[in-house]
Amino acid sequence: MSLIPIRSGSPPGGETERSDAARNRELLLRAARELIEERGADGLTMDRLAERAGVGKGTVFRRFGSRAGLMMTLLSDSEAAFQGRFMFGPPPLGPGAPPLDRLGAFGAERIAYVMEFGELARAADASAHNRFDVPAAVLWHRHIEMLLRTAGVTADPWLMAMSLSSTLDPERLLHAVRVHHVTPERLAESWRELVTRVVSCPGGAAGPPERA
Amino acid sequence: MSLIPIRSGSPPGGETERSDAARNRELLLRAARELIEERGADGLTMDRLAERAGVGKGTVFRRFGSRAGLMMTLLSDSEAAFQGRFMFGPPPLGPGAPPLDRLGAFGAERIAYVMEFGELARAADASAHNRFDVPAAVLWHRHIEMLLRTAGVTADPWLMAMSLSSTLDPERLLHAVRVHHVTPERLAESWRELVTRVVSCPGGAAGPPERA
DNA sequence: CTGCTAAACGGACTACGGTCCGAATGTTAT
DNA sequence: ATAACATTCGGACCGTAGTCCGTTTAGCAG
Repeated sequence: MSLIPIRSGSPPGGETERSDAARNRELLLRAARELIEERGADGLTMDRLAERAGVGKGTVFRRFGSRAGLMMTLLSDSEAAFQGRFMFGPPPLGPGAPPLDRLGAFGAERIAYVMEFGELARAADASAHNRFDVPAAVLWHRHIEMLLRTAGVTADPWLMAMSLSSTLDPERLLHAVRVHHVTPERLAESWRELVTRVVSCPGGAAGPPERA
Repeated sequence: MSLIPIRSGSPPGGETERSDAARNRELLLRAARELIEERGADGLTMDRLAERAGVGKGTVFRRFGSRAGLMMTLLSDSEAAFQGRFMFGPPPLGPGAPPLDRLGAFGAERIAYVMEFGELARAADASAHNRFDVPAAVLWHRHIEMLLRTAGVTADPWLMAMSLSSTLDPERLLHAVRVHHVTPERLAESWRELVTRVVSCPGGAAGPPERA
């Protein structure tokens, strides 16, 4: 059930882990959760984290690579659960339901996820030039693309999936909710509207469908 | 033809400008363009800029507020031109053409714009928690929303416009082109496909259309 | 020309993410 | 137990965006 590791702090990955490394990893994760609880995700700095955990700053970066990596590690449990649900869970999110229903459910779940872990998700994205190439993002993209193809969308499903993914970007969703007071329900409804139109419509402007 | 100022370095805005301020503004803009020419947008740091222009760092931030503000100022000419074209220019981008055609043209133009000024546009967005509230972004959003309404889209045009805007996000577009080697033409084609489906389709899942 | 004042200046300072490398430590073979 | 070695540790160090405040100066009145 582990699936694609979002950003392994290398717990039991690959080879064995030295005992001090394991101890520090636990120390760091615990300190990170404490700090986030106390001051929010934005209040977590790598210096503070190192100090709180009682380790050197280098150790923090050795473990997690970057601040975004740390955030991903903190999210990995819930992220893995989410992945499990949309890949192997019960319909309509999981397999068994029509693709359109699965797409709708996917967006709704993702929106709920962002509402719950939004700060972390945003911090995990932040400043990475490769935020679209992170394993989890690639997986979502492929999932959406697969559903589009299954639903019979033939017009560049890869780019269409990119467009749909962009709609679910944490930063944008949070902005809509926090600044413009859009309810998550309204977001989900709009998402369903969007995917319905994308899936159920024959492309009008389609010239030569295949190019490269 | 000045339209909404993207991020005024306060050239002749409001009151008069002291002569040394005007001189330094010119110095800074010139130095900024030089540096970008030499080392790219990412190679422009505020320290280097200050040094190159021969002014203090404080002066740079006094003028432009932030790095993103500086980038917006650098873009303001071409941005204003773009705005002029889609608001008052000839069809199909400007008024006179059917909304769907205008939407398609809008995306295509925007994509071309990002291909040309992408680095700057990305830098202008970067790290602003309010990047969606910047005047230019608000204007694009309103424009798309207006076109959707004109085209008869009744299902939450505000959010639908947000989704469509997100597709045109510079960071995403550049990523697709640079990492995945998607051609701008393919991006434009996919955009047309998307807006066609959004506009031409009756909503399927629509329950009660109005809520809040 | 002189003096006054509000505005602009400038660069030291802070906070932060990230890097580096000599020192310390656990693991394993003997 | 000991020695050898790879791994990890730790914190000084760097580059960057952004702030602060004492100093300078443009513009103007007399």
